[in-house]
Amino acid sequence: MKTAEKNDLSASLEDYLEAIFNLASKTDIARSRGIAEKLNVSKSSVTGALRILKQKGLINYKPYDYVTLTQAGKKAAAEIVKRHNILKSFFINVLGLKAKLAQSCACKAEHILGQEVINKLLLFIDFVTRKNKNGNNVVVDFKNFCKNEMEKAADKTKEG
Amino acid sequence: MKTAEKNDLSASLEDYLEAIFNLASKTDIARSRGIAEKLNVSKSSVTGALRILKQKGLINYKPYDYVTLTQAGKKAAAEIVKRHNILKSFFINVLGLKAKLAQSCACKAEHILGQEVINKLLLFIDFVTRKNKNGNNVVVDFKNFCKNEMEKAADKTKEG
DNA sequence: TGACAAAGTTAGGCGTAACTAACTATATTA
DNA sequence: TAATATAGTTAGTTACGCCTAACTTTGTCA
Repeated sequence: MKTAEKNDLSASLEDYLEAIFNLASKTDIARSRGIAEKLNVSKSSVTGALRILKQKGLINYKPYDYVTLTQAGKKAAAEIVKRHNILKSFFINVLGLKAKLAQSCACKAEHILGQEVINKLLLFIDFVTRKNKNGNNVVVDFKNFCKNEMEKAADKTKEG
Repeated sequence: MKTAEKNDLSASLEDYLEAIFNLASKTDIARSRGIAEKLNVSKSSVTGALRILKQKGLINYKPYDYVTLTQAGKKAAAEIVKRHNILKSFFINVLGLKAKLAQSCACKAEHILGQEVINKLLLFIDFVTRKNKNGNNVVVDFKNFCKNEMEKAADKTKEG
């Protein structure tokens, strides 16, 4: 079976869907203005995107009305958000990036990695953040490793 | 003053530059046709890209002639190729993806992650593929972990 | 209730990146 | 060296994703 319909969302449309999902998390509805603000695009760009998402059966929407996600939309959005969070978690908790950088990297990367890679990544995050016999874990070890490498680099610089 | 010229390459232009770099690795030159084939685009698309790359000072190029990289072009291309290889290495050697999938993921991802993240990733690959006290390393441990998880999942499926 | 502000849409335009089709230049070879 | 095959370019089109400006709808409140 092909689940293709929602898979052939462009990166941009995925962003819109994700924004709607996040905005609707409390009140179940989203408004054009909020979406435009969240994504830093113009209101007219939002209108265009809403038309396409509606046409794809992912949102309920009528001109001049608010937006809600359909069941299919919720599923697709949840998938995108899941990816985003997995990547963000990898960047923060494994690589040790600052939250802001991790956020922006996740935003950019979440559209291009497929199910298989994302699942593997999730498994990997799970694995490396577990404690090993020493009570430490890979992440902690990596942090120390980074520290050492930085110091080495600093020494080298000093030497010339 | 803007040193931006070569930095603000689009993902697409980076692909062209990378292709030229790879094609030119042996003979120092690349031809339009080869680029078109490597990237699976039409000859006319290549012509368009070459004009822009020339205009940005990254390639030497005259209509109906072959293409070579300028010094700036070599530098920029090497950077892109480096990213590609780091990502591919991560996907293959850390996450354990098949070479083909790793290749395609690297292609898609290499344009969006900046210097800082790529460097961190490189450090991480280095760290995680080193041997630890047990003679094993994180990668081997992760492989076993994956195997166990797969078996767990299989058991669950059997139980219903 | 009707004027006004805010929210939303429409129309038209721009840049990028691709395409096809038709043309031009170069190379081969008989 | 002229015919032809191959390589490369130009012109024109399409799709996407964004924009601004002008318009319409909706909601509010004096």
